[in-house]
Amino acid sequence: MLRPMTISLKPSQALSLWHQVSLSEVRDTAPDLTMRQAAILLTIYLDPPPHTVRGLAEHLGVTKPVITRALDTMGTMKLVTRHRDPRDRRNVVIARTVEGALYLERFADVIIAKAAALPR
Amino acid sequence: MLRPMTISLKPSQALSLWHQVSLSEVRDTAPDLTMRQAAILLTIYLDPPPHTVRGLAEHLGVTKPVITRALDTMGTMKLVTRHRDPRDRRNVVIARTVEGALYLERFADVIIAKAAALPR
DNA sequence: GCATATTGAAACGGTCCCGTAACGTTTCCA
DNA sequence: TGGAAACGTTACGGGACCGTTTCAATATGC
Repeated sequence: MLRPMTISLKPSQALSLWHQVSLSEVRDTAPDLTMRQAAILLTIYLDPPPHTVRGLAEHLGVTKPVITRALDTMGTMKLVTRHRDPRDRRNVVIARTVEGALYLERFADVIIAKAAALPR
Repeated sequence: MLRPMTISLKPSQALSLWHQVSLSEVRDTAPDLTMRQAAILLTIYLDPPPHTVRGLAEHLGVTKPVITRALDTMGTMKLVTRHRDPRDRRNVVIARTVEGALYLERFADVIIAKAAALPR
């Protein structure tokens, strides 16, 4: 049964969804990400590669050190990895990890569950 | 035309929605909230009052100073106000503001727009 | 009345993130 | 070949948040 419909939310549903997902993350003892880190991580996993520090900085509208530091933190969490680009050794290409994919998979499950439980 | 259906998202849609909304907030020059602050603000505006520091702390599973500090910050942003409870002057009741309502209204609009633009 | 409990806030030390500026490395090009 | 440009990182000072502990004010109960 296909439902080729755009997803339309009422304001109360939109806020409730964000509320429930945020609560899940806050209550969770898991290490949580800042809004910027989340945006960076999602860009890396959802937008087509390759990803560079400069490209991410432009895409998010932030400075390069912000990206470098976020990658430091998320690298420690094993959510992303970095390698020098052999073709242009000035560049650093950011790659996904298994742990990062699992992290986002679990996160998507939370969003889906909360969306399904939303009052009509 | 009514659509009394539960909202069902595919994993890619769930992550894409969070991605797009996060990007909007990051790119915005507006002051953004931490995940905890957002959870507190949404609880205040979506759950029935009255709200106290202790109640919010229990609800989110964090310590009271976390709530006090978040209220300090969001109070400076005029998103919430605090008053002593005249019936029990140990309590502080947290109240909504016009600015806070507008902030969340605008936030809901972003979520709704991104949800509507989601690929099927 | 007085000790105890409760509430929210303040103090303290530590950690992380921020923006700006400077830096080392690598590439480009005149 | 040598200077300029591009890339990512590091350094620096400042600010925000954290958890724990302590505190002042208020309420409760013997």
